[in-house]
Amino acid sequence: MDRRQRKTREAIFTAFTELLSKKDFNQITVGEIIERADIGRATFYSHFETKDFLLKEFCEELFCHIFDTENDEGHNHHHIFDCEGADSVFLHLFQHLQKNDNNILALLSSQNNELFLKYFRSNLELLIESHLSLFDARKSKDIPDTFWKNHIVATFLETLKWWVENGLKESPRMITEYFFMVV
Amino acid sequence: MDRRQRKTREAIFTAFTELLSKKDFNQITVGEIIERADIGRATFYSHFETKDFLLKEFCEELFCHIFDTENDEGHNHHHIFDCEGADSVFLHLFQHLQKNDNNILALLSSQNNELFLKYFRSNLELLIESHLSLFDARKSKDIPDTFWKNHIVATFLETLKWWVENGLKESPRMITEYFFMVV
DNA sequence: TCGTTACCGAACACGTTGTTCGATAACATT
DNA sequence: AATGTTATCGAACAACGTGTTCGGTAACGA
Repeated sequence: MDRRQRKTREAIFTAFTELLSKKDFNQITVGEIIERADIGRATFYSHFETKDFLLKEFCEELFCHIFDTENDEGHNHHHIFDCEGADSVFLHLFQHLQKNDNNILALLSSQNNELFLKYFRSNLELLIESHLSLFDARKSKDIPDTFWKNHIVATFLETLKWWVENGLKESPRMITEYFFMVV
Repeated sequence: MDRRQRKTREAIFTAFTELLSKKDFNQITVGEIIERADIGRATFYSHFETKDFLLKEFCEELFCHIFDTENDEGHNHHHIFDCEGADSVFLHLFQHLQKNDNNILALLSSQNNELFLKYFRSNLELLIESHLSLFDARKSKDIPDTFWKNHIVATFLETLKWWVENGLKESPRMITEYFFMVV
């Protein structure tokens, strides 16, 4: 990829992230993005068909990083799929989110949008599906499977939102415990 | 209130409800509303400052009806605040929602908006706050109160959304049981 | 009957979106 | 270093949505 392209794309993503942490997606204008990214209008539209496609690609890049299923051997940090204990998957996820490399926490705040949460949720669903057995002990036989899965996903998201909105005061380990206590 | 005013207001609300069941709030235009309501543009803006204020008043009217705390003596239907059993409050709420007098269920569907859910949630919070003791038995001492309350509210909403999205196949009583099983 | 008030409808200014096009400069290749 | 390619710029553009204004008309209530 051309260096110019990379720079432009990066500038757009950066500007977009900054704006997203201040405003709702719907009230961010293309004009603001290009002004902050310091690029031409036509350039923006040569990169992204519409503002919605920007969000789409933005989310894909973000969640691809967080929920990456590839093994990145050579690194010594714990990958979220290294299983050491019953709850290590979620503990690692909370730890990873706490570092907030990608400003994902700002995007979770209440004034931010639905579509972002939708992407988050669908990625989370995949992760939880492959670890459903962790919760078998708590599941009553009478509860439909889809209801149960939905409940776990929703509870994780709500736990995370609560954590963020309350200033990340608890440790990842503590939050993981809260999560497992209520689910 | 002038009969003309009432008719106009009603026409706007009706048109708005119909549109909301088809599209996201953000992609409904004032033009569509006034066309469907068959009123003049200036008339719309004499009733509602902006489209957002329309949503605001719309939600207030809706939730005021559903979460009405007044006793309407003389009626023989069960009010949601008549307490007969531990879970009757929520059972009545599910029953009331199932009747769908106000098209509230269509508005809950995924393509509908955030702001609507926000209003729903804040009304639900008030209701649940006054019935928090119902859940005392399930609450671990170590869980912060705000976390616990948030979890119950969120679980109720997710239960309701799951119910709607799966076609209301279960009875209100069954859904109430699911709700109490997971919370 | 009479004064008030809501409605109409057409026009208006304004902001946002997404497109177009020719000129310029950065890029990769040889 | 020379060449052809490609991204960017910037300015203008049409299309659309928003919210306002205003004079004329008709429904309302007393």
